[in-house]
Amino acid sequence: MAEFKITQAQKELVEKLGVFYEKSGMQPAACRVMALLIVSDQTELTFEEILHTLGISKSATSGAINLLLTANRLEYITRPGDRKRYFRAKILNWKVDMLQNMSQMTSIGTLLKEINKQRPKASKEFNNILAEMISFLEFLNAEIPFLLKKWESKK
Amino acid sequence: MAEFKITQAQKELVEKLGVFYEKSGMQPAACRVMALLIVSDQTELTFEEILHTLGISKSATSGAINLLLTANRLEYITRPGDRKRYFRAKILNWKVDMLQNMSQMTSIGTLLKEINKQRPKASKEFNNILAEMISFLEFLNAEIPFLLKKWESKK
DNA sequence: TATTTAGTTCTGCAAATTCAGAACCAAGTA
DNA sequence: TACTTGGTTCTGAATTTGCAGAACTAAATA
Repeated sequence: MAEFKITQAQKELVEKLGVFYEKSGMQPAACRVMALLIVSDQTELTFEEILHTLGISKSATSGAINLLLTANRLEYITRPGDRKRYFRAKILNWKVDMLQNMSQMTSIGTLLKEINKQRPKASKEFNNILAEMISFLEFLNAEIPFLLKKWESKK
Repeated sequence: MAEFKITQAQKELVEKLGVFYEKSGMQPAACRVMALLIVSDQTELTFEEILHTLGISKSATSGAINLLLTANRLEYITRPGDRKRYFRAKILNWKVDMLQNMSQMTSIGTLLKEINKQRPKASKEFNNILAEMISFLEFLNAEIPFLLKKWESKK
């Protein structure tokens, strides 16, 4: 067993980042795994290293890893003549993630439209606000690609 | 008891929007209350109307309403000589909400910076990606006000 | 063939969440 | 003073979640 260790300071960062991820509704163990792979000096860790460093059970580790793999937050590489998988955070496509994240935020737009359609003409002020929100969400959605471009060119 | 009712279609919209709100981690009952106040023809509903329309208990209604009040998602008005409170969704400041929402998203930037500081110089590629994310989040945060302005002027 | 490795799957418990029901309370009304 | 109204607060029960532990498996190795 390779003796992989992280410092106290790193442990604290794992917890902090873990809690941040928890806000998105993911289960604690999976959040710790994600956080560990970001904070750790080594960017590629094995099942055993994750399990030992976080002090969680095999089943929890297995569950967390598979959750993250299907959520496309993790990937792994293998090495010739080595049965272990080396997991790493899939942050290379953070741009895609962020765009998805934002368009997910704007996904309420569709629902709001549906709601606005059935609202009575009477409640004008309220309807107008809804319409404004929808309009802004649409605008935002359209604007995101340009934002990315603008940032790229500014670097 | 005023006989306030919503249609089947509206009930379905309340559920849909309710589920959407649930994704943000709020408890189901509170999400239904929010959704009802958006979908309903009447924009101001009493405790009793909410309770009856959603078919939930007094305690659940009380809990949900107070949760939403402290979360600043709801407000209420009163009428002279009427002890009832009339609750309504606080969507008027959706712009503020959305900005908060976005800056909350960018709040991970601070944490990422902290993490990047402690990362070893060795893992260069990984560190560069982190640095890029941080840079983009900062850019985004700075850009949001301009986005709002741009949208306002386009209307 | 037995053993090790790298996990997966199943069972079940412990904790947390969520809500209903009932008791309660304070202000206004009869 | 008793009753009604518009809630709040306090159990407790039903789910749901999250994970440990143990048994299991498939591939590689001895």
